[in-house]
Amino acid sequence: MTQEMQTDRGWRGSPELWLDAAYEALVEKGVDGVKIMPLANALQLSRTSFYWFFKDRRQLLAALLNRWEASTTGAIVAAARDYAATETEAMLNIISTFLSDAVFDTKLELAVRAWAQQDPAVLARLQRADAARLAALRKVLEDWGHGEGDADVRARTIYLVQVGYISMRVHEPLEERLERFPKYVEIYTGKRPPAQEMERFMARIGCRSRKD
Amino acid sequence: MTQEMQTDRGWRGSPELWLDAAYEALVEKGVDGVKIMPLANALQLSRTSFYWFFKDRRQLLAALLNRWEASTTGAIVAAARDYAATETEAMLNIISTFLSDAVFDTKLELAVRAWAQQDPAVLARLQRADAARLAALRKVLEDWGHGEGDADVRARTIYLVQVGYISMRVHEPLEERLERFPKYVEIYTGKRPPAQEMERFMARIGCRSRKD
DNA sequence: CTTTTTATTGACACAAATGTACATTTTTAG
DNA sequence: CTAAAAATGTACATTTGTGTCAATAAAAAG
Repeated sequence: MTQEMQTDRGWRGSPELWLDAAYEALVEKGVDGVKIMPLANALQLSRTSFYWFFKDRRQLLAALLNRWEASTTGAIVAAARDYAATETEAMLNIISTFLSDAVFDTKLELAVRAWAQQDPAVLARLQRADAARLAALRKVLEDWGHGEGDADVRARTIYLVQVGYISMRVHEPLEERLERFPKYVEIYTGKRPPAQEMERFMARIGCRSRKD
Repeated sequence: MTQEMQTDRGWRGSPELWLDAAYEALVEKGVDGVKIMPLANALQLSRTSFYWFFKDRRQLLAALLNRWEASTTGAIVAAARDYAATETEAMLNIISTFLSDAVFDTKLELAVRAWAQQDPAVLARLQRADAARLAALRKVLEDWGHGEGDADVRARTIYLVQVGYISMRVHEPLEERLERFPKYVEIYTGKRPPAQEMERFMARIGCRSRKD
């Protein structure tokens, strides 16, 4: 009886270890910074040991891309499916996705966007992801009564603003960003979210209102 | 009497030649793709000849960054200063800047944004540019009567949508993109641009209306 | 405690870059 | 036509990376 899934294998290396290191490199130095030799140094392992887990550098990059796909597009599509009592609430659900790095990995997204500029295959995959995310947003708006053309432009606005935020690497304090939220929602949907709804939203992302 | 400024110097190389080649490489392969040896091959010049015009690779990259600064931020700031009879026209003036690659070099902008991810100095410079561009937009909106907070969020929306567009490398036909314009302007300003104004705008960017 | 599987390593063999020093060629100017 | 300047090229010396192979070490299984 073969006993599998032992998390603590007495060995130093593992595919995950190399992948994690590759992730760090990708995010900090771009694809061209993902090199076996530096990773090996960082991990205090012999460079050649890498080739036990991965065929070559290309395979490592492919694995990185899969990790990205899993930790970005899925999050948005799920948020767009979440229950909401009102249109403004539905919108808050979606925007908040981008706010939590635990849900949507913005650093990875940014790195992959940069990567796409030098690799046509990555670009193609990224553009498929963009299309899927936009479609999800458009559907929410249509479900809440916006006409086809209107839903399309509004979905684009919402998504493009988020992509813009990510690209700009805005690092303003969460509070500051939240202050702008009601106005964004108003611009996106044409309706201002009621104070009560904002409260509920703030609570959900674990940011109690100021008087605590 | 020393005669200067002879455009046709019998030599093969020149700083501009190397810079142009570097530009191509930056745009197509990212900063890490800007390497002397490949550039030399492309130019059919000896690699070491480069060092006559530039001290080293760093200096070439610095020159590239100056070219970027000249061909992006300036364009937006100028457009924000352009005369406009109405708010919607002012907005069209600005958005159209991003439309013409002759005015705003989106490919270079995209490459520099990617570069900023791996170089803190570039990031700092980029963020100064972002701030300057945003301030210009905000001022236009305030001049047209939007309150401080409202102008700020609207300026951000406009700018972020453009940054988003650039990041997404949307390559839809110009016509398709123009169709969405009135709706964007409406979302940005709260007002729909009159048909007559759209006509004028179309004419200005050299895209006659459909019945020609 | 031995065998087998799994992981690690050092030694090769290359390839692609950077930058320096010095010799050589081409232009240009007198 | 010649000398100076401007540009180009060749030959190092060095660094950093890739990937393969065979030897070895460590853990797991029996």
